Amino acid sequence: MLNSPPRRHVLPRALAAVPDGDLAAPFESLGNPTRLRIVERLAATREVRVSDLALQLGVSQPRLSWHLRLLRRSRIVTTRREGREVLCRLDREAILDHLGRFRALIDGRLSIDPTPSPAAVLGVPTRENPLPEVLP
Amino acid sequence: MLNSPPRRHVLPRALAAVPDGDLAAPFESLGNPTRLRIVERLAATREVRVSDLALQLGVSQPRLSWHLRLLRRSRIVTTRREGREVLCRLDREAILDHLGRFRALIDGRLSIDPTPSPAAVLGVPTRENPLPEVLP
DNA sequence: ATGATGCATAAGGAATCGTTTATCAAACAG
DNA sequence: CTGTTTGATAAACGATTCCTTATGCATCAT
Repeated sequence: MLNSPPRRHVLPRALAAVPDGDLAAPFESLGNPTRLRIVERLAATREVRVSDLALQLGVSQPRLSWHLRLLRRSRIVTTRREGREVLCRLDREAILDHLGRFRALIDGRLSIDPTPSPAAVLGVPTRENPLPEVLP
Repeated sequence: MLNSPPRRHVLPRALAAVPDGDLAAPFESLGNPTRLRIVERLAATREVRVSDLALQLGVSQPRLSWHLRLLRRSRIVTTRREGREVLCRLDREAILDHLGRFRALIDGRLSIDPTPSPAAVLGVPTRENPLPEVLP
């Protein structure tokens, strides 16, 4: 008699696994002012307790926890447990890796989408831009 | 007797002006898979017609127009009108500027938020992290 | 002028994000 | 063991995003 539970989504994209070379995920993380402030703070302090970070930024503890989860998933920060505290710091190595891949993309040296678009497959000529010339 | 019009928002943040040094805006732009594909495509083709871009990426024309607006606002792409067509290309100079400011932030050389947090103003000591030491 | 083309914008809905207020669970202190 | 502290998670809501369809508005061709 009971309705099936109103389970809304299968998975809130924020929790889905992040493919390794994905650039959208880290950029999306950095595209939020609060998370950018977190990064800024971490850039100035080798390692910070989560609760201290929350105080310093004026962010509620659950909210900071959420943001840290996103930043962890997209490899912007790392956290380690110390007793009942959690210390977090920037994952500078991973960040530089992201930036490097982005530079490659900007320079036309990297494809983020191996499968060509439907139109490209069809070979749509589109006047005089049939899939324009590649940069030298 | 009539209700005031249900005008929902004052301004859809996506349309608000972007402060010059803002980093969140360009990152937010790049944090979307479709827009990242646009950037990738533009990186390989000096200049592209909007309609060609839409075909190549399999994006509807109105949607591409919307994405291009965001990318323009956050200084990722530029567009110029040629007759009734619009050609767009990467704003590489601006992009490198964004990346440079981000590197500065990562290295602790840049503050995105001049006004200290409420807790910081109060001088909250927070155990042994009263506003931790700055990196050497 | 009339029609066709290229792009921008409005309108609308589903999904997601950002936040707050409860809990929950684990680690430590007494 | 009881209670406290620290952080993660759940629930719930408004605000935004992302997309489609429809419409507007120039520009070019006939």
